[in-house]
Parts: sequence; C-alpha cells; structure tokens
Amino acid sequence: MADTLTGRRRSVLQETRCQTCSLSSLCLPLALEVEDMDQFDAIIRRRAPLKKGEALFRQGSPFTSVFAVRSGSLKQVTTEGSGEDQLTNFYLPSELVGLDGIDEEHYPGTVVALETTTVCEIPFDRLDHLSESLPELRGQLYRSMSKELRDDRRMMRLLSRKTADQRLASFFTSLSERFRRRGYSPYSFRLSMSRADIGNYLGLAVETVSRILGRFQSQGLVAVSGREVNILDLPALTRLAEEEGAH
Amino acid sequence: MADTLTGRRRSVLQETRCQTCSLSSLCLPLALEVEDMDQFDAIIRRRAPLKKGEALFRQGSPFTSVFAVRSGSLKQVTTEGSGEDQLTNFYLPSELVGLDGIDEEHYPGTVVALETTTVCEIPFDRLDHLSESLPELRGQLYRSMSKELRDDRRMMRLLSRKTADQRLASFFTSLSERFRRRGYSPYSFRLSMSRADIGNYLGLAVETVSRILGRFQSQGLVAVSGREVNILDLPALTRLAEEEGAH
DNA sequence: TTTCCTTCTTGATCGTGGTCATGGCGCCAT
DNA sequence: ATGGCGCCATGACCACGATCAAGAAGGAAA
Repeated sequence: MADTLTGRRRSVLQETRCQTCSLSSLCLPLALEVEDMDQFDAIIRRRAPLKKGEALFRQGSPFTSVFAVRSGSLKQVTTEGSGEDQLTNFYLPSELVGLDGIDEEHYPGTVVALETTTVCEIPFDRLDHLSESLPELRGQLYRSMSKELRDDRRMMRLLSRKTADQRLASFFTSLSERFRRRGYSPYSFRLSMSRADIGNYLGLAVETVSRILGRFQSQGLVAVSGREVNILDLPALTRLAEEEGAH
Repeated sequence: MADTLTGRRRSVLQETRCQTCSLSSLCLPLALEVEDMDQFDAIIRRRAPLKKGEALFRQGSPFTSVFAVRSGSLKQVTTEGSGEDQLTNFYLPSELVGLDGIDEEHYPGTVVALETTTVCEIPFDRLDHLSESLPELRGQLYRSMSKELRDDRRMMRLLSRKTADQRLASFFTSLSERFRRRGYSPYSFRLSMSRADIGNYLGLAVETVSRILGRFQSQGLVAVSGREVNILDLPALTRLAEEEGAH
C-alpha cells in the first residue's frame, strides 16, 4: 500500500519533469543544460488539471506565478469598467501565461480553460532568483516576453488594417502554424473556442464569423463542421491573410 | 585648450549621468541605489541628437541595444509584405525603445524621430549581464516589458471595440496623462505627430481624425489649432474614452 | 427519449467610417 | 513676394460589417 503510493507519487513527479516533457524543445527551459534543468524542475509546481470553463486565475488577483501550458488551451479575458469583455489571447501548449501581470503585481485578465487543461505553475520570485544564476533561462524569459510583444504588434496590425476575411484567414493560418510547430497536423484540427470567442478576439461580430466561415467553405478554402476544421488550400489562405487593407 | 576640452568632455558625460537626469524617477534605473547606478551609467552610450525624420534604427537591422528616450519623441513603424505601414507606437521621454527586438535578434520596425530627439543607448548584452548582479535592474526590465504588454492589450481593446470618437478621446487622455507624469501640463501641449500618424496609429483615416477633431472643438472638449492642443474638458474626454462599443 | 438552453447559421436593414475629390492653409526655399 | 508642396479640412457617396430577428442544430441533464 505504502509502496503503491510511493510509486504513484514518483510517477506523478515524473510526469512533471521537464526532461521527459514532450514540449521541452518549445518551452521556457529550452536553452538549459541537463543539470540546470533539474534546478528549474525543482521550482515548478504541479496543478490539478483544469476543467473546461474553470479559471486559472482571475483578473485583479495578486500576481504570484507564471504558468506554462502542458496540454489543452486557455483564453485570457479582460473586463474594463462599464465595457464588455475583451478576449486578448489564446494559449496553447508550451506557451507562457501571466507575463503581463509582473508589472502591477496583479493579473490584468481572467484566464479560463477552453477544455481540460494542465499547466505547470512557476512561482515568479523563484524564477527571477533562478534567472540570476542561469543566464540561459534569463535570456529565454526575455525572449518570451519580447516575442509576445511582437505578436501583439501583429495583432494590432490585424485589428487596424485587415478586413474580416483577412482576419479569419490570419486566424486559421496562425493556428495551423502553431499546431505544426507542436507536432500536430497543420491541416486538420479541432477549435477549442466558440465562434463568439473567435469574434471577440478578432474584433468581429459572431454573425460575421459564421458568414465568412460559410464563404470560405463554399470557396473551397476550408471544410468546417462545427468545431472541426480541415484546411484545404493553405497557400490561398496564407495569401489572403497577408494581403492588407480593402483596396 | 586641453583643459577646455577635458572640461567639455566632462560636462558631456555629466549630461548623460542618470543621477543628474531629470527622468531618473521614471526611467530604467529607477530602483537602483546610488552605487549601482554608477555601474549602469558606465554601460550607457551617448548618441548624437536625432533630427526630425531621422531613423534611430531601421526594420530588420540587427538588434544590439535598447534605447531610453531623453527628450523629444519617436514613432515606430512596421512595413509588412505588400501592405501599408503600420504605426505601432509613440515613444516619449523615459520610455524604452526596442524591447520587441530581443526575440528574433533584429528590430521588427523602423523607429523615427518626430522632432529633435536625444536617446541613451543601452547595449543589450551588457544590460543583460549587469542584470545578473543587480536584481533591482532585472526586476525593472521585467516590469518595463510587462507594462508594454499591458499597454498593448489596452490598444487591442481600443482597436477592436471603440468607436472613432472614443479612440481620439483615449488618445488625448493618454497623452495628457503621460505628459502629466513627466511634469508637463496635462492640459496644453503640442502634438509632435501628424494627423496621418494619429490616424495610422488609431486605425482611422486621416479625414476621420480631422472631422472628429473638428467635432470635439465644436463640443467644447478641446481647442485645437494646428498641432497645438488645449484640453478644455478632461473629465468629459475621459468619460468618452472609457465608454465602450457603440450602443 | 424529451426537454431546455446554448451555440451556430442565415436573412434583412442600417450606420459608421472609408474612399474619392476638392480647396484652403501654413511653411520653406528661392 | 511667389511659387511649390506637404498637411489639413470639408463635402458627397458608398461599402463593410454591426445589429436586429428568427430559426436550426448541437449537447447536457432529466
């Protein structure tokens, strides 16, 4: 009995070890040597999987940790004053959640699981302290934040210069690319988010999302059935996504 | 003669010292002790002032440094493929330029002076190395990036949910607040950017910017004459800026 | 199953803001 | 002064996508 428990505990720990994690080539410790990775492993905390709809943290709660997505997906939503919610990000496995909370010491948005999702919790004070002695880790942290800045700029361009069609096309090509990098099919995947989420994220009404999905389908660009997506003509989608403005 | 030169050189160095800089309470070394600030001082590099229209760096050139604005102002512009330019940011004194270049080791946009502008150059490798031994500096760097992430999210909300009026109102209240924090009048200032820049930044056509400025003027919210701005009713502007959607 | 409720689709109408076109104004160079 | 040229303002028109409205399809719980 005791043995079983120990065994089980060990296997749980095993699961959370970066060295055995399939995402290690994409995730924060990517640049670390084996011995350094052990140190990093020692500070991360396991969390019980989140069920669909559960919040990882809520807007305004004190910032303590950043999180790396292990499996599943999440969305970040911010509510401001009188206004409606704004969905500012989707997070996929290996991505870091919560970096925008460092500044004001609380999280600027609520992050919610879109499906059953597991994350690694990384207490920020310990991460910061460890980054003192591990330059590679520090560099990777800087790079992660810098990449997020860059992605944000891309999003601003999308929101201020692209038509609805181009936005949807960008959304699909970007998802496709992110799946590809993670070793999944870039052509066939399941959307974990609703049409409303997509619309909110892209600055479009739900109805517009639906209509354009229909149009894409009739143009032979994608085959969509509910949340199941098959990309039929990735080059055409990419072209569409990279055009700009209306003309 | 040699004495004069030495004196001059010393005074130039003096100018660039963080301890005597009026921005030190807002800028990167804000959290440093006096002795640590000397170390930081030692790595920053003086640059000749940029004239209006001159580029600090160009899109695609190798990332080497971040820059702190000392005086003047700049804009960041990215060009993508076939598309038009997108103005992603304006920079005022004490703000850090170039953080989004860390990731891919080149600058993702061209940064251009909007008027005569001086900056402090901070070579990133030396900054990173120094951040190893100065936790306060490291923390401030994390916070700067985190703040920029947060500002980007605010901008996304503006671009995807606000009407043209609300965007202009946000633009003015935000500028007003930034001037106030820097010790300038929050009610009366000069725009260093053109209407076209404002429109590009806010995702609006120049004509729309002009029209709404006219409307604001006739509503008694602001008095605008060319690039000279007087804010007459800041509370009303703030209310307008914080409303959301059309309704 | 049946029910209930959420999510998605499709249609009709309308409004904000983009586009095009023109004219005025400020600013600099000569 | 006198062009010349960006920059800015204003008017007329139009299109993209939001909004309103209704119904279909999917999913969870009894």
